[in-house]
Parts: sequence; C-alpha cells; structure tokens
Amino acid sequence: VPATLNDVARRSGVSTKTVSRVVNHERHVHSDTRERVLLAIEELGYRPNAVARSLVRKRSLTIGVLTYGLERYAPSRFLIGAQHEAAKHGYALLLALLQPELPIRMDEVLEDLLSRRVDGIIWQAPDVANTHRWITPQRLAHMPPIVLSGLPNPHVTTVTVDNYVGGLLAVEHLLAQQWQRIGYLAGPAELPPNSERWRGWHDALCGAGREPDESLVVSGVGTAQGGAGAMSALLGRRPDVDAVFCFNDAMALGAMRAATLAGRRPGVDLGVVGYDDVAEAAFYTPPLTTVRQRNAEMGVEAVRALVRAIELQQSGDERPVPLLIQSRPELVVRESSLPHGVGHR
Amino acid sequence: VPATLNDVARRSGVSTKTVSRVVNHERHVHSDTRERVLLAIEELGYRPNAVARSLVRKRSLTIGVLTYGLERYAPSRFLIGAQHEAAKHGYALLLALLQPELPIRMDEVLEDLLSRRVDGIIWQAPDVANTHRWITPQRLAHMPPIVLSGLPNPHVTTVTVDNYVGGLLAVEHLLAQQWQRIGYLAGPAELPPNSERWRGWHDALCGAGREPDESLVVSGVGTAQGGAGAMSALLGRRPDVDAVFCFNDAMALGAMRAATLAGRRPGVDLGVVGYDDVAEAAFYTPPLTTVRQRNAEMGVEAVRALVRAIELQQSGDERPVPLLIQSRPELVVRESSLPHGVGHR
DNA sequence: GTGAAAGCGCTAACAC
DNA sequence: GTGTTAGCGCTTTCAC
Repeated sequence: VPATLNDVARRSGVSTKTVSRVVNHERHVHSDTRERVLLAIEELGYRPNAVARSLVRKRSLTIGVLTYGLERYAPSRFLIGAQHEAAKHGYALLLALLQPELPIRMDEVLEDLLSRRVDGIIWQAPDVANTHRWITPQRLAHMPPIVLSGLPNPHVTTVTVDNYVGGLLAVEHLLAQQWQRIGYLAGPAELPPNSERWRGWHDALCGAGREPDESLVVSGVGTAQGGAGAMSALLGRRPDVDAVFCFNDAMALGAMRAATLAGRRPGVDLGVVGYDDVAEAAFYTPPLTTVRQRNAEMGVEAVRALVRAIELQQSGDERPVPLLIQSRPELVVRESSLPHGVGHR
Repeated sequence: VPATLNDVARRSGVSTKTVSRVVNHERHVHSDTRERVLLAIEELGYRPNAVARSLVRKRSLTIGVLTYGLERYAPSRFLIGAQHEAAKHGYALLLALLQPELPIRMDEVLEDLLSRRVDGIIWQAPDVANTHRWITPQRLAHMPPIVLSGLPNPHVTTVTVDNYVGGLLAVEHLLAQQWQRIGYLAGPAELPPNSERWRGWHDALCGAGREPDESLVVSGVGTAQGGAGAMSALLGRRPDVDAVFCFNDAMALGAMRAATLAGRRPGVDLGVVGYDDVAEAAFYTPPLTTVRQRNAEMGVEAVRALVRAIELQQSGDERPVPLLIQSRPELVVRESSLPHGVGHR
C-alpha cells in the first residue's frame, strides 16, 4: 500500500497542508520543516497520487489522442512529435486508436476519453465513416478543447498540411520534366489527403492547359502492394502513360517495381513522384522524387495549440477562436521523376 | 461544468447510491427506478468521472507503456498490437516515450507513470543507458505489475522474439546458398536485438565450420542511410565480401543501394538478408529476403500477460511467477539472397 | 430495493 | 509559517 500525504504528515509531525506545500514547491515553508518533511517522504517512499490531485484540481494533465492508421508514416511521426511536446508541458498522452478493421464505435471511444477527464483532445483521425459529424458547436461546448489534424473544420483549431499544394508541386514538376501523360495512383478514398492530392493533380494539369483524364487515375490501398496493383492496372488500361504521381512513397515503390517488371524504366521512360519522403525514399531504385511534409512538427504544433487552449480555458476566459495552422509541403527532387539524360547518372 | 452523480440523484429523486447502481449495471434496482435514473442521465448529459472512480477503486484501468524508438518498425507495430488488446480489456494506454536524442531521465518518466497510478507497465524500451538496473526485486514489490519486452529478465514476465534464432536462420540460409564470405551490418550497439542477431551470425558460421571474421562486421544506425554507409565501409575494407546479413530491412535497403552503386549486384553476386519483413520488402530491387517477427502479436501477448497479472494482484493473491513468452521468427526467402541462376528471373 | 454515512488522497480557503 | 475544515465525485458498508 503506497504511503499517503497523511502518512508523511504524521511521520514528520506536521499537518497535511504543510506536506502538500513541500510537495508542490510552494514558498512559506521553514527550511527546517521542509527538511523534516522531505526526510519522511524519502523514508516512506511517498509518491503523490495524481488521481486524487486530478480530482480536486479538475485537471488531469492528460491529453487524449484519437488516431487512425498508425502503420502509415505520417500518423506515426505525428504521434512522436506530439508526445515529445506534450512531455515538455507535463502532459501525458492517452492513446485512442481507431482500428481500420473494426466497425468504428466513435461514441464509445470519445466517451471513454471524456470519462477519463482528459484536458484536451487531439483528433488526428481522418473523417472515416463520417466521424467528423461528431464535431458540432453544441457538443464542443461540453467538451475540453480539441485540435484537429486533417481537413480544416471551421469550429475547431486545425493543424494540417496543405495536401493540395503538395499534389500541385508534384505534378507541376512532372510537367516541367516534359512528361506527357501523367496519371495519379490514388490511395484509400476515405482519406481526405487523397482527394486533396488528387485535386492538386487535376489543377496542375488544367493549369498547364492539359485535360485531366480520369482513365489515368487508379486507386489502391496505401501500401507497396497497393501501388504495384494500381500500376499494373494502369499500364494495362493506358499503356501510353509516361508518368505517375503516387499517394505515398510506399505506393510509389510498389508502382516502380510493377513498372520495372512490365519492362518500363522509372527515371528513364517513366516519371514517378511519391509523397511523404520516408527515410528510405532516397535509397529506392531509382531514388524517389517525393513531397516532404513536416509530420512530427505538425504533432508538436498540435500539442502547442491545444495546451494554449487548455490554459486559456482554465484561466476562465471563453473559448479561443479556432485557428488554422497550415504547413506547406516541399518537393524533394531525386531521380525517379527525371527523364533519361537529365538524371545524375 | 459536467453533471455529477449527485445531480442525477437529485433530479431523479433517488439516492446517489441508486444512481451508482444503475450506472454500474448492478442488480437489485427496480425497473421503474432505473428508467427514471436513465432519463435523468440522458437529460443532464451525465458522464461518469473515471478519475473519482479510480481514486476510490484504486484502479485506473490504465496501462503505462514505456517505449523507445517508435520510428522503427518493430516498436511501432508492437504498440499497435498492445493498444488493440488493451482496448479489448477496457484499458487505455498512457504513452511514455523515451527520446533517443535526450538524456534519458528514467526516474522521472517512471515516477510520472507511477504517480498517475497506472495499473501496470509495459516496458518496451531496450536497456539503453542501463535503464534495466531499475528493475530490482525490492523496487518491483512497490510497483504495479510489469511486463518487459526485450531481453529476458529473471524477475519479470518477458515477452520477446528470439533474435538469436533469427540471426541463425538468416545466416544458415546464406550458407546454404553457397555464399562464402558473409558479413554482418550491425545496428545500434545499445540495442540488445543487435547483439543477439550478431550471436546468430557468429554461431551459424561456427556451426558450418567457418571462422567468423570480425573484419566482416560493420555497424551503423538502423536506417537506410546507416546501411548504405556501413556497406560502403565494408566493401572498402573487404572487397571480397559476397553476402551480408543486416540488422534490419531499412539497412538492407541502404546496403543494396550502396552495393549497386559500387557495381555489385544484390541477388546475383551479392547475397543480402534483412530483418523485420516490412511491408515494402517484397518490392525492393531485388525483393528482399528477410526475417519476419510477429511484432503486433507480441504487443498483444504483452498486454494479455499484464492484464492477467493485474487481475491476479487485485484478487489479493501474491505476485505471479515471472514468465518467458518467446516467439520464433521465420525466414522469408525472396531474391536478394539467391545467387545468380537460382532466382525467379 | 433503497439510502445514509464515511472515506479514497488530495487541495482550496481560510484561520491562526 | 502553519494548521483546520471542507469537499472534489465516486464507491463501500451497513442499515432499513
């Protein structure tokens, strides 16, 4: 049985309040008293009970993280960044993972988080199964602050990457390399980044006076396997395709493999651009041109914004205005997108 | 301000205890009363306060996860598995991420977890900076149950993969393919799996009557970049090397790239075996032979063991005997390890 | 079936 | 500087 504040008080012959003062580093404690108390704490192996503290302070120093698809690169990096920043502020992260395989019991998951009295929520799950309908002004009024990561929502502070610009950058680059028929290997349709990147593809082509041709769009799951399947399908349907922008690097890798097996040469007679800039991308064959997002930094920003909102709320003010924190992706040019002769070797 | 049990009691004209009974699905409540209470709960938007409940029940239904290097494949998969299983049992995961970049304040992190009164801890951090010295019988007596993932510890239930056998499988396979000088591209020295896999390399060679030559071992960080650097160094030092076993798939990818740039042909005149079987491995050029571990399943097993221990402890019995739950890795043969002519194409 | 009282471990608001 | 009292929201015991 762990020692309590009371045990420490008894042992050191002072009141509980005094012990509490010592534990919380408050001033107005005589140094002799403090010494005695600290000794007793040491002897008893006392450890403050954060649960009791949370109950009376009405703050748990806990942030709930609603996440989805942790197996993909971006969400997992985001989580890492969020965790680091949260630790800096003394917050712990409570994980709530939505499972792609299971029917999504949004209410349950959210209720659990709220029951546990998290001080705020980072909602980094895409709007699968219409989960975002949950976010309504009335509901928000009865909830701790929320920061969304993904599609901007007017009612909530949102931290996001401009996936549209990412798609634009990728396809404009392919156009600049003189590729003629540029396809899009789409990821899972339920992911908003997917449609945003598709829009980028679409508008870049329009902007160059080309007509976006939907027969050059094939979708697959966001894995190498998915990319390989989609590429094979695309090559079968449109053998004249000479470049592809892919939903992510994993799909791009699969696409390059499938294309190679079909006799095409990525970085020679087939332009390929991925998305994510995973650490491996520079070592693919050929090295992959891709779009880099600052995923971990987004996690950091999300926590910062959330902590700010929490603090604001605690200080009794009303709810802060929802912000939009958006980061611009950047293009990383390697060899996979360059036509023959332009490459480094 | 959220409604409390008391508010519900007042509104429905019953005692708090009765409301508590309804909320906890206890029997001995008249169905009429129950209806009235449920109505009041609905109207007030009442949500039980898990913090208050934890305080009195002395159970938080929370598991602390001490983890490290979430950017690598195995730890992240482990976490996913753990999260899924924990949710099944009604537990939430509290994340404590040790940061490779920062000086590791083990005590702080652990103290925080204990302060928050987690019901158990999953310790999935390798013994970096001697953190495992923390685990002593005396200390364990004052702590909630712990399950370790990694190097087995006699005092604690451990869930692990047999990294030694993994190394053995990999190198025995390379030997069977008639490769003559087999190197090891080592990962970070502080990771126990690294030394275990090295032992596998070592013993496999001895078992075949070869002498393990340390000049064939080069180490790097566990990334593609690290693998490329290590491979270059190895080729410089021992141009006669004709096969490598790599700490993980990322390093193997980097190694294959570096070897290719140096004029070697993986899967033809250079045998390469990785470790992890990441989803992309089958799509590398050439497809990578590798060792597969059931990482997510290990996370599941860890939580199962922990929940069992927690329940045992709650029921007043003494601490259960430490178990060793070990899974056997399996070899996945693709093309990178096959000499010319044996491959599929 | 239902309720009253006590208390989980801590802090807030005062007194002294 | 230090102590006293009350109470956070819930469960537990035991009475009715």
